[in-house]
Amino acid sequence: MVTSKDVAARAGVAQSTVSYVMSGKRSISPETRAKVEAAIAELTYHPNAGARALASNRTSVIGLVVSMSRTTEMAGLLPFIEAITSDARVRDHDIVLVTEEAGTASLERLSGRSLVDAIILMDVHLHDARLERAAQLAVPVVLIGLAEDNHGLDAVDFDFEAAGIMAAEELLDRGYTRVVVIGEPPEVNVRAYGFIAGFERGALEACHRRAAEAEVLRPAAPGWNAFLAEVSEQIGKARTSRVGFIARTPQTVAWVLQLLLIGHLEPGRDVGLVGMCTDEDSETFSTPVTNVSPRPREVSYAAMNRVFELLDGAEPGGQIQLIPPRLTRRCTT
Amino acid sequence: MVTSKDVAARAGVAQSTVSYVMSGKRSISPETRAKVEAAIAELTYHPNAGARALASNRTSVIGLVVSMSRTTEMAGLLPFIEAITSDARVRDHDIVLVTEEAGTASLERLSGRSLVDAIILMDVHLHDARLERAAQLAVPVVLIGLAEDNHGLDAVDFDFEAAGIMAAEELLDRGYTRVVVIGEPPEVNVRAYGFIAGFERGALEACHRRAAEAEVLRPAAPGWNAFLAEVSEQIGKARTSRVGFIARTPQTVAWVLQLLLIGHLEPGRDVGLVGMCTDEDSETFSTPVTNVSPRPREVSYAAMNRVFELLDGAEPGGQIQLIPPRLTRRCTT
DNA sequence: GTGAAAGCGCTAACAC
DNA sequence: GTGTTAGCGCTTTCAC
Repeated sequence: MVTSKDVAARAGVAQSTVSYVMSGKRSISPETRAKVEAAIAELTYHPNAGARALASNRTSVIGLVVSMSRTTEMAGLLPFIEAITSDARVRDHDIVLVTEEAGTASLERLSGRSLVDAIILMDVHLHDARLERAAQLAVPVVLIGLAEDNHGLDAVDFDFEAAGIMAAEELLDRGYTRVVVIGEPPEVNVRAYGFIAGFERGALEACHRRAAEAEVLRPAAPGWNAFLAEVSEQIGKARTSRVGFIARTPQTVAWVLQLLLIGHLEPGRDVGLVGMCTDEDSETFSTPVTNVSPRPREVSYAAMNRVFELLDGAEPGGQIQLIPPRLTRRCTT
Repeated sequence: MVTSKDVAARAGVAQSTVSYVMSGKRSISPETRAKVEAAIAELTYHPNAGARALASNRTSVIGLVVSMSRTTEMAGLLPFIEAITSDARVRDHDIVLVTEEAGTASLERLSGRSLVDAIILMDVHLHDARLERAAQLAVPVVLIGLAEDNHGLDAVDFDFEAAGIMAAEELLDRGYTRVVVIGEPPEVNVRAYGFIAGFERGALEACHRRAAEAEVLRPAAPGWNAFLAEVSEQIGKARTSRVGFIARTPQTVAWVLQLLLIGHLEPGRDVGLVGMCTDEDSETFSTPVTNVSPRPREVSYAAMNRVFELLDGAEPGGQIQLIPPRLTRRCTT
């Protein structure tokens, strides 16, 4: 293994000089810098991460804690993971990914062992028992998602209520007079996550403000059959009045499209549809769907930004940053 | 920060004794062990990862390198990532996740800085330029996926050819006399990944062996429209003969189902369909689809197993482990 | 502008 | 069965 000592010997300088050349923490004469950099290149020197962490109390690693319990919703996490890891690279950091269904064991491990400089905790729910411990860790923690009580931790979240409003208003603007929000089957614990309720509330209130008819549909069970039973009735109504659907998940969007195809109704003409899904999802449906994007990239960047502000000495103040939704009109409205 | 020195002082033993209690690398009298463990608990001692790595040349971290270029196929990676991270936890290791479109920069960083003990490289393609460098790293590397030349690296892959055979034989066994494999639009670089060709070859040869009619359909472009144009013609034929479809991706499965619904054909009765997708995917389609699972968990475990064999001193011998497919008959055959 | 040297917290010889 | 001690490779004072 090539060490900074080897580099120093090769360049004819002290070990500390090598260190200072790399960190830029003191001024170096052009000649010395050149010699050191040449030696680094010739020996293909890489600083040892463990030694650096030990000496500097900085690991250049961020912990990303996600709870991968529900396989279905899991797919939605990938854009976040992707955005966070690539942003970390840009900032010259690495990501340790931990998947934990519940509990704070990994939080305490990551922090206690000084494996990471900071932690991003995803999938926070309303009464998240992890937050109390998270707030006491030695490293800064940033949440993605909101709890009823964030315990003073900084959080970033997508503005689901605004998303609901935006989806509803798009439908109303496009002349649909009746709005149907596809809700969750009872299996999904709506109470656990505030954002589902927030989204529905936004949509309903927007309709209410504009005196439009609105309704949340709740299939009796998960799966296509219950969905079919609940929603196809609504499709019937769409033949006589201008109905617009709001679907909160890619799966639901796909199913609504499927139902319309079966009923020989053309989305965007006979029926309106706004989906909450990424732009990539929107474009891979059989019809490009007007969508409100949950903006995983923006949410992730905001969380990372806050992480680095905290690492730079900012005080955690329980601040909440909401990322506004963005609607892209495609073929279904 | 609580250090092993603090624990030693508290327990009235030497620092090294604390170390040996934790590692079990030498025998400790019950009394000392009890004292040390009590001190550890009282002080909530966590060993410092950097110091441990520095002293032991072991980080207890595995690097997972995935290339997240194509957003579409990306979703399929999640089950692998999930399986690998949770298996790592069981083995008391952590995962640093790196996403890199191409190039070996992160491989060299992870290894050069001694950030990781080993690397799992996913998404290997036929002429993967990374492998040559990967084979020269100081840490063991295990591939998920196969290249034409693995450069002596160990690899694990799903047996795509066997999957193709299995899918075709299921259809033939169930009385479908004509097999249609939905291929890739030209956009997908079939040449880059051997597994797509392997899958199709398996399906075609199985049909050929049993003298059944078989065909690979290649939509002229990506997206629903080209798919519709290409496949709906085949749906027509299904009204007069027993046609079975093989769809290689969840997206394609969904589209075939959609097409059948539009044409008022019932999958499993009028038309056969076997999808290559996870069991979870299968169950969330509108009809539970008979599927050949790519077995992400098994592939991941096999890769991790090999990693730990190598860490335990096994010699890398360019060995290739193929995970056999498994078919689950559901409602579409 | 540069060097020498003292740790960071752990592991693993080497003693006894 | 346990204590003593020499590093691991870096950062960062302190000294010049």
